[in-house]
Amino acid sequence: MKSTIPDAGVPIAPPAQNGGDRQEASLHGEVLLRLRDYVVEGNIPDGARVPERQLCEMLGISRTPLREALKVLAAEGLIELLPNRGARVRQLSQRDLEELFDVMAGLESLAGRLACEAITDEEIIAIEQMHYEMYGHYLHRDMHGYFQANQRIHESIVAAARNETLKTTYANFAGRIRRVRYSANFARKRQRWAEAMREHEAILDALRRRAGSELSDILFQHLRNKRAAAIEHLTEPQEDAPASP
Amino acid sequence: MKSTIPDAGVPIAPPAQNGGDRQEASLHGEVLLRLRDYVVEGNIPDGARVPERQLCEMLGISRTPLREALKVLAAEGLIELLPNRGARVRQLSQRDLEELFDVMAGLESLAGRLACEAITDEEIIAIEQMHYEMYGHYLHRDMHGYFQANQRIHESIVAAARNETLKTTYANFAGRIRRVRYSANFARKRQRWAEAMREHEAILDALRRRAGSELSDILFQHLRNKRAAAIEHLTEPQEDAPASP
DNA sequence: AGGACAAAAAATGAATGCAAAATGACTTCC
DNA sequence: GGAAGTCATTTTGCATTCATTTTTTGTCCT
Repeated sequence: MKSTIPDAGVPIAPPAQNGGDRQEASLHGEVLLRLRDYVVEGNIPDGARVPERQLCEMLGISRTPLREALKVLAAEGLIELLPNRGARVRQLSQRDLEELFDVMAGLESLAGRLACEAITDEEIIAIEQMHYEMYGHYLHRDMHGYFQANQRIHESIVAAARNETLKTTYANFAGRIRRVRYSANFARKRQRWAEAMREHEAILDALRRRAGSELSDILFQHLRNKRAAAIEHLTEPQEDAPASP
Repeated sequence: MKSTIPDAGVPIAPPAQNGGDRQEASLHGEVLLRLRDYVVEGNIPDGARVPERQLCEMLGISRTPLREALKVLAAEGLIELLPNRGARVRQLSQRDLEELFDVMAGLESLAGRLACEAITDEEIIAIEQMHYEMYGHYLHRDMHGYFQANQRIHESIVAAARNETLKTTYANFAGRIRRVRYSANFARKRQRWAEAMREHEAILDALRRRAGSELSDILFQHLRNKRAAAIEHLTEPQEDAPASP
């Protein structure tokens, strides 16, 4: 195996010489965003070595801004930098995943608690709306729609917490986990799906009553159950074969 | 005002040419550790501009590894990088502090919950020991000892959670807050001090019973009260003058 | 033929150099 | 006298270059 990156034939960046009109940020910032997405979306196989040279060509930049971006990604926990031996996509062990899920659970739990202090009736109504949409997707077995709605609900709760620091941290961890494409698979278990719907109803109920401590508990348990389903799915891969390769 | 850094006469790094036998990590890693400590310990005034050149001379290195370290510190939230205008120590608004305290509260709350699942009797005994030590410091009005014991207790709970990811994240936020030297001041309020002792007893009690959900609540409230005391202290600076300048 | 050693090739880590942007000072004009 | 414009200096951003370390390849010996 020579090139560790799968089909990186197409440069991520346009020529980028200077023609680009939009200049969203400094070069290293742009590179950071691109690289982060690239890694989060799973374009690089787990644990694969990523030669700097190759990334440079791919992005059309020199090594200096690239290395700065790599350092940041390493600090974010997406990749790991072995001294003198380059960057690798961080391989998440099952234990790592468990830990990440638990931290996410803690963050959502906190978000719920804080949200109860600050959320407006309108926001609750909006979340109820998403909940009904989600229920519709559930009934139609529309997994993709279900998960999008689900994600929006959780993000709305985080947003209602009125805490930018929390929001940023949450997004960071969500990115780390997103590499593991658990969602599309573990949700196929019908039983878990029904359970999740019930939990979501309990979440809404606690939210309406602004019962912070209670909501905190429910959210933690909800995420814990998600974690269990995800981990179970990993150890015993598929219960019915997914369509995507 | 020319040099924004106070008494940076002494280079942080020893000669560092090559004589040093110990080589803890790569240069940028070493620089990162040093710079982080330097910032966390508050050696640079809030919002002060930090010319790269000056830091380079101070550390005896070139700009490349320094800039890498700065990017990481920015990602960690300790400094902020304004495009084309250099690095500034991140100025924490009161709102920022509130947010940070709340996230810390959430993390400790999570730590408590997880600790209840995994903590051993020996660890609880060790924490009880620290608790009694802390009580001793409390009785002797030994603020410094009290805070050290207090910090050790909270760190022990985090350690008992058996979650390295949580531990790292916790340490990160602790570092961000540490810049604000609240501890030495707000603790002078006797009433709050007594309250905190009572809360700590409740924490121990819940921990002994492995009552995760309950401990989670107590810890959150405990940190919330800390936050209130810290913020109050900031708005209405000292109730009795501190000895240190 | 298989393994160990050595040299070449490549990749990483750090330093230097160069262009662009910002800061500051000075001049000029109203 | 004050404000705006212009030029010099400083500083940042990125590319290039140099020095080490690692990895690969080729050869030799058992």
